[in-house]
Amino acid sequence: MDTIKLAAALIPDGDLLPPEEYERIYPERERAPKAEVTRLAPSPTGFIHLGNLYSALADERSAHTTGGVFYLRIEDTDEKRKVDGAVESVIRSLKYFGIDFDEGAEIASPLNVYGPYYQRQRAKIYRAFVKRLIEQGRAYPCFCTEEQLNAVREEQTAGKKTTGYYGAYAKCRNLSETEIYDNLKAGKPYVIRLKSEGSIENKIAFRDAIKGEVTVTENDQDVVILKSDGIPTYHFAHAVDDHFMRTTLVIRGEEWLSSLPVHLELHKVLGFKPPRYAHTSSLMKMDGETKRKLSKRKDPELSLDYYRKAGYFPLAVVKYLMTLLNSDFEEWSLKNPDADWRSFKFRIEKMSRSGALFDLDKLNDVSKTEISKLSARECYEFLNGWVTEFGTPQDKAHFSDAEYIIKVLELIMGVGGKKRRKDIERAEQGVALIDYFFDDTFRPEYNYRYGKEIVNAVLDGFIAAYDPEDDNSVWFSKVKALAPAVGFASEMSEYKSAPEKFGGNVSDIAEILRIAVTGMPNSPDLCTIMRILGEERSLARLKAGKR
RNA sequence: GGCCUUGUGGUCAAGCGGUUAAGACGGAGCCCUCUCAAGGCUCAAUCCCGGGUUCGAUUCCCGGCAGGGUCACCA
Repeated sequence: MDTIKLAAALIPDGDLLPPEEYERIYPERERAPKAEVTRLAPSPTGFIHLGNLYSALADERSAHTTGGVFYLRIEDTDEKRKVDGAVESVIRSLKYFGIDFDEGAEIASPLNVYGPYYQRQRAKIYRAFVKRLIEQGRAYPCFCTEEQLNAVREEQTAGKKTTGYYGAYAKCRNLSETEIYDNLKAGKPYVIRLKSEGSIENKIAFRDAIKGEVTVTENDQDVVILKSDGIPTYHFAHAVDDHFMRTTLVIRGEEWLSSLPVHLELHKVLGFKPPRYAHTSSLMKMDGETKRKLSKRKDPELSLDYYRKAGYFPLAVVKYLMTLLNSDFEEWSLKNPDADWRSFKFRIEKMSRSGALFDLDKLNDVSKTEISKLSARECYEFLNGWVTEFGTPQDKAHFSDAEYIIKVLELIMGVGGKKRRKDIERAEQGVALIDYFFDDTFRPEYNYRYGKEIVNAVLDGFIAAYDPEDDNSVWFSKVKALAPAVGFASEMSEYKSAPEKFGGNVSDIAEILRIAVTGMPNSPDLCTIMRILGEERSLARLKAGKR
């Protein structure tokens, strides 16, 4: 068989460079020995989910803690997956969570010498290598139709054989020269397959950066490397691109582990040294009794938009993910509460081998802790950002008065102060939390635990004594003074020593006032709340609270 | 089903042959306190099972069992 002639017939492109040329065009990067070159390589659907962010974080940290490079490559070999504006959307989504690329598609950078970063634009490179493989007799055309392939698979399944295109099932592998040219002349569509030399009898010991020693079975499948549209498959593009973009560490989901043998063989046949691989376990969730991988279709919490809409603090999502990535991150954070999270020493090797269940409780805790560290103005900015995008018209109106909101945050939530409350987990809930500071969203339910007489007596008594100038202690002494008239204890100690003698105590008096003023039995410091509301509104609410 | 992979409290997990088996979230309780939140303190709760190897296994080996992944001209 004249493979040179065959290659020219199959890949007739007249403008291909000799493959060796690419070694010169894309030379080894100049980098420190330990510096890692990593990449995020999404398909251009534009849908970036939590799993992508998790993985991107591992990539970004691996590169940037070692002084390396993190770049963006777009795997657009499947036309069907393309969505307009997707690349910008990927970059924007990651930027929202503080992740920036050094190089790559749509990234303005002097480093962009390893591009193009869209696989479709790299067709010539792939085709040059496919052509060389055909010349070397390591790849061949396959004219099998989808129907034929399906029939073979069914036969294999029925006979309990391994499915796929290999060994005796690789029909087109042994096509004669005349058969090939006849098919070509007939205009039959074809793909190019790798002529695998592997055997499933052979095991390969492989070192994964996360999983450690892994044994995989050698590939014996004649996988498709060039699709009938002349575009390579993922497997082939990965080998070529990660080699010529000089990637040192490929971090990807563990669903790729099973195709590792293919990638290893491809590197070998192309004469490339494979990069280091790190296969991450996927994020799981509970589904009834069992765990399962988070799914795009079923789980809204996989979508990054979910966190934006709910108003999670982006840094909190990142920090939570960091704790899943390197579990000692949490301990480090506790010891260094004010340190920039980026100064933590992330290492890919510390990643867990098993898949973590995504824990919203934990995320909520991280989020409220992060938000509590904000200054009142920063907190306002954050909440306002959410309100602008997702808030109701009322929220927007409230937030137009920045000074009032900041005052509320400072005094009530203790934001930015020494006594930090941790009331706000998410912007959505934080915004709702201050609804009672505005008359149009103040919707009291008046669920008093005492009867009309007591409630009215307390309220009237306080109205008579109320002075907006009172400081905290005077205010409280007035609350205490209300107790005896309704048969309540004004001192807690008094009450505790003989609860049966009283109808209630000071805290119950305060509760009645609190329900009238805030509409809720629980709230931050009531005296401060009344001061913020002002005399007029406070009095109006006290009066309206009467039964 | 074949192949690969994982298995420490409810969850995330430290642990690398000898430990009272860390820590965090969540839960329970106490303290503080005008309630709530926060904070402080305390408690409950874990090595999947069975065989080996060993003076000694959560740690090493084998076998089960259970979970996960994958078997495309998708990535």
